[in-house]
Amino acid sequence: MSSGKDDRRVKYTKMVLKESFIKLLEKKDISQISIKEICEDADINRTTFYAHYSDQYDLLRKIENELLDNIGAHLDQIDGNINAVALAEKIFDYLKENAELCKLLLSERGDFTFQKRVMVLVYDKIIAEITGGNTITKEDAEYVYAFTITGCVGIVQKWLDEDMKKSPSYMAEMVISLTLGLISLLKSTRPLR
Amino acid sequence: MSSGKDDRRVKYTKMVLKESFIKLLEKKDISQISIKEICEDADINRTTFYAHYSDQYDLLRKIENELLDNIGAHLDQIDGNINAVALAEKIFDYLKENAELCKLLLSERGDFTFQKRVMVLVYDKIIAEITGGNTITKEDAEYVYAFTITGCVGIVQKWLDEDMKKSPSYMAEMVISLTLGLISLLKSTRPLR
DNA sequence: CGAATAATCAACGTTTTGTCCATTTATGTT
DNA sequence: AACATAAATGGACAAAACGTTGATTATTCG
Repeated sequence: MSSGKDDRRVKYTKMVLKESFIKLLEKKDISQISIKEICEDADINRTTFYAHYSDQYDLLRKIENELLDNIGAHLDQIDGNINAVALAEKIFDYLKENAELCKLLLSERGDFTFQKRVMVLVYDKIIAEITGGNTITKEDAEYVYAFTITGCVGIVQKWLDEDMKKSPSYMAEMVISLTLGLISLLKSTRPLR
Repeated sequence: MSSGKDDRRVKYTKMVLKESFIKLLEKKDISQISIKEICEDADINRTTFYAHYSDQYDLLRKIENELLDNIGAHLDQIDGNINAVALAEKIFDYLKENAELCKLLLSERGDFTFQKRVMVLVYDKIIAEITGGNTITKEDAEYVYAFTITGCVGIVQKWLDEDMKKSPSYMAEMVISLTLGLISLLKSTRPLR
């Protein structure tokens, strides 16, 4: 996203700013991190910071969007003829491989709105895989959908906070079985009104 | 919590500071709100602010804790011999009655960690009601527990963001049926390992 | 190489912050 | 009603961070 057309110098600047910012984020809350501090750590002039980002929050948003893009790209690489559990497992693998950043952005301390975006991205793919496209629409199951999405956020958070001690395949199986359970629950019940 | 032993002046100061802060929070993010701004709006001297709170975040935390206390007190008032759906309905009623604050603290924009605390408080009571105390322990169902808690956060968020157009009783029924569904799912499946 | 672009540097006024202390005002008690 | 106590105010302070400026230096890309 923000790397294609950039000058080498720009790439370097953005890279070290992100690194320093992430390093600081591991230690304290974003509200306690000043732009001055980030620049000093990265050894980048403050004027240069403002040339790329408006503030810490803007920088964070861009880091988040990059992770989202990467997960999306990762999903697209996966063979379409794979089952839901295997697909979910791939994602857990990816999170584990990128544990440093993911622990920051996806665990308890991270921004929940962003976390939901990640889940929606993944979940929609999984749902498409399970249902082959239809059977269940978001419309008649909006609340169950919301429940599942945020439920998954909670599971991933717990997993990351526990330093991923359960295997990705264990997690994948669990998430999918919960999802399937909720879907069948939805089908068996008369539509609520 | 912070009202019992306080002088009238202190009560007033805290009250207007909270009011102004909440008013500002409805318009912009906490990171964009300065202490100066809060004090000017509340017509309270900045020195006085520092006598009570260390910063905006401290003030927010105290407002959150108060809401939590109030919900807890509300729960305690409820007759013990009530079923789970009715109990959940009471909570949705309460949220609706306090919509202004709840929309701020419990909807999308609010702090997720706090929202989970609210759900845990309510959910543990409901679980106790459903199971009569045992049958299901947190231990063998930690992830399902995490899933349900955060799932409920998502449902409440969605409900608040939609301006509570569904009735509390509708919401209560849904939440409980989802919860029961997950519990039975947990029982019917061989324990994952 | 040379034009273009990026980063640096120093400087600037502005705003917010957090903490003084002396003074005024309100409160709860006797 | 008067008093001692506690709280809020106002002014002032240095320190820090902010955001922008324009001139200068360095690097990159074609």
